[in-house]
Amino acid sequence: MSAILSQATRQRRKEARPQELLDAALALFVEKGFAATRSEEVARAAGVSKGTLYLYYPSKEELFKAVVRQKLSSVIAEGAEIALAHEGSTADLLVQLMLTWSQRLGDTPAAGIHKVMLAEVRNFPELAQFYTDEVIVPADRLFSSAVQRGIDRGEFRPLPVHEVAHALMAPMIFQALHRHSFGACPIQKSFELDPERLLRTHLDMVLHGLVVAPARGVR
Amino acid sequence: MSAILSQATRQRRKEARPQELLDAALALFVEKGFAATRSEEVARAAGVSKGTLYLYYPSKEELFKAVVRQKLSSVIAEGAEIALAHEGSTADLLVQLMLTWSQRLGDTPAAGIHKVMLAEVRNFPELAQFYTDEVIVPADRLFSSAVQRGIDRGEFRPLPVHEVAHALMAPMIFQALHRHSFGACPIQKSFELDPERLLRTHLDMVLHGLVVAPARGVR
Amino acid sequence: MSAILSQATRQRRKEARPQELLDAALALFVEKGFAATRSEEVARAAGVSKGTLYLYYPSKEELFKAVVRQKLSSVIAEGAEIALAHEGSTADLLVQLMLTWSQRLGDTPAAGIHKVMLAEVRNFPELAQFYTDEVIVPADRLFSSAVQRGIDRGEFRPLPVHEVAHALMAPMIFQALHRHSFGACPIQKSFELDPERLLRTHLDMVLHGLVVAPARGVR
Amino acid sequence: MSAILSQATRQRRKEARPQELLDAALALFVEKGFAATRSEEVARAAGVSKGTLYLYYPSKEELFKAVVRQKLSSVIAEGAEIALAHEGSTADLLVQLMLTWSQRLGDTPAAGIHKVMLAEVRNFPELAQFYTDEVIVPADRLFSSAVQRGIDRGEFRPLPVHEVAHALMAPMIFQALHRHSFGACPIQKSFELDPERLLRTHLDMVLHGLVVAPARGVR
DNA sequence: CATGAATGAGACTTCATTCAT
DNA sequence: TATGAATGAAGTCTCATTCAT
Repeated sequence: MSAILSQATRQRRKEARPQELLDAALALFVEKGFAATRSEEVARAAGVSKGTLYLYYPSKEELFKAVVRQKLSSVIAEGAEIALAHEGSTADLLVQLMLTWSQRLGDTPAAGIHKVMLAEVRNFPELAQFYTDEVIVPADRLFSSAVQRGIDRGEFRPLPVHEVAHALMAPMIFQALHRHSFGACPIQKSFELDPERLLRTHLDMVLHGLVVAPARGVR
Repeated sequence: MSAILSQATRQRRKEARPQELLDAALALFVEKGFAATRSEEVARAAGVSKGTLYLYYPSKEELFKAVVRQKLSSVIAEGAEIALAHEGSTADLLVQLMLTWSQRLGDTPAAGIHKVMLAEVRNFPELAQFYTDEVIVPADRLFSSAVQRGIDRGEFRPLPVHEVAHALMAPMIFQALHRHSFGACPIQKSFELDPERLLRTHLDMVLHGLVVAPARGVR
Repeated sequence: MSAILSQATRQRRKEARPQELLDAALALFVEKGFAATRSEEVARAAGVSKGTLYLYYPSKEELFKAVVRQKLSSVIAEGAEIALAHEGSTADLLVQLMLTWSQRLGDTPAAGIHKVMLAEVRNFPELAQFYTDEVIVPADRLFSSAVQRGIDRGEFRPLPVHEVAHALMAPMIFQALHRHSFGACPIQKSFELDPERLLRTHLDMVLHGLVVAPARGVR
Repeated sequence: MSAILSQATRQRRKEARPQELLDAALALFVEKGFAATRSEEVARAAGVSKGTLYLYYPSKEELFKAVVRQKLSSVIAEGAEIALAHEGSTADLLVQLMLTWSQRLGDTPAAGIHKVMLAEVRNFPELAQFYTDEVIVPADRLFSSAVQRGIDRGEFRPLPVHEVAHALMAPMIFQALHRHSFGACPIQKSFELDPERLLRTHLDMVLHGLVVAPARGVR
């Protein structure tokens, strides 16, 4: 009887290991960065020993890649499905895409991965290409397509697609970066941003303009 | 004669030491990050020996603080003066502020300091407060004031001030971050952003809206 | 029915386990050396799991001893029998002994055991006495006896027996060592030795002299 | 005064370091082998700390190469000079070459380097090529040239040059291997070889033949 | 008997910092 | 002041061995 329970426990633990390790790794990578995170620390946070980590991932770099794949690819895929299924106005699509992302990633350590990449990509060239292929390019494609859709359907003014996409994403990403760096520090600030309000303000501003009576053209 | 020249040279070099060290440190910190920059490398880049670096700065952390102090204060002050002297429309003020910053910092390694802070602030807690007080709060004050000015003068719609300020700055900062991380990597990208066009697109969009016939209000 | 077959298969395999493990261990020890051979690799090569290896041999060192015991005794015994049964000239006996050994060991990984011992005996002191008693002394006895026979019968000049024996064996052993070290490496060589020709040349030289018109005595 | 002495000491130590490290490394590599020698052990044997070793040699592999270069290349070069200057009979040249080598290397740990290579060359492919180029090929060239000279001058029978060269060297090398493995172990042997007598016996045998009245041809 | 997940000591190498000169 | 040799703690990864199943 106890043998059965033991086996079940062993089995359950074995199958749970990769997930426990990925969760621990995500949290620590985001907190400390890639290089500053010691592999033993990840192992301990997942409740195993140093050696066990290397049983599942052959190197710290591969562990990081696994984290990226599991934590970000799904979100991007979800966004792509939303875009594909959308039928209403493109402005609504953008609103929905960004709200979805904000909810999926905003409260999750996964949003901090980008901070890590930003900081260490120059020291780990192999990760640079990986992350570009796996995250940056797909995300750009998702938003650029949406913007293009808006222009094609005559909803948006014909501005440069990629640049619009990036300007749209920037405040969200910026906020995620902030949340996992300065935002996580116990410092005295003279002001505080409300994430949701930041997002709505940004969208409002971008979709309808900041200026009361918009005159066309800058300069 | 040569003795006199030598002495003069040496004197000059001796006085220039701190500056040379700060310049070298800035470049390397931005390229590699704080922890990954080796102190010997900084010394060599400044043309001195490892020991000499420690003669001027008692630790790598103090060296980093000195870099932050010297490289960012001037830029922030300059922005404040522009705002103070401005007399035209607030939209113009914003355009001018952002173009100025973009030019001053965009092409300078100093813009990369923010990347370093973002990445490593959680590993060096005492730097957080320092950088917040010295850089983040003043920058927020500068842009928030400008936005408030626009609302007060009836030029802008009455949106939340801080949130608008951050949404305005985000693409610029985001771009500076990018320039010193992914932008500096020799990776294969499927697209390329033009910095100036990104900025203009952002401003155009934000000031005049993305939508052709703006309907007021989101949702 | 299939249950019976399965049981038979299992039984057979179970009994064959030690032999499979010894064969795998020999091959790997000779290829990589004792310390550099991982026990898991041996297990996998034998088609069992790591744990099973430790079921049969309590440690890697004991496994190695078992390999030595099994793989070399037979060869030494065979040489002794040939010598005992020989009736012709002693030169012929030497030729036969060496050709036999060369064929028996030369093409077998067992010849590589000596390489492993040579390399690691100082790190595993207890193996030294064992191998000396089990292999080195018997081999010396075999060849020394043959040389002594040649001298006694007036066939050979009265040179020091052990030294002649070793000078005779040296090229063969040397060649076996070489075969399992440099000879197994994919390196660029400016020349290549033919094993058989090396052996014949050696024998020719040793039995008949290198010099065209031999003058007796060195110096 | 003490300053001068101190400086002298510092200077002397600094210049002596590489030599101390090479000597310590040679002794330990030969005793334990390449992989089993810990770099910290080499450092401690040379009287410095782990880090200091890496100040002089960037890796254990490079340290090993440096040892080979310093300890073996000189001996080979010396042999080449002897061969070049020699004017007497080729038999004498061979005797002289081998006696020189035996004296230079026989009592020196340097003779043990070959043991190390033999054992670990398959695990360190880069070292294989290095050692082949640096030691094996030059040594072969040295002896093969001498043998060729003997044949050209009608002193030697026209046997295969490389094979003769190797058969000549084998007992010497074999003895060196033995000296640094089994010979260094405190084991009970039933016989003992005298190195010099082994060498002379080998030369006598090889140059004049073992058989009293040589019959031409094997078989 | 058999498995293979888990452990943790230990190896190589790096680098901030010190200090004798 | 300036140097750079020296240190040793710390980090990544390996692998013999154990033990629950």
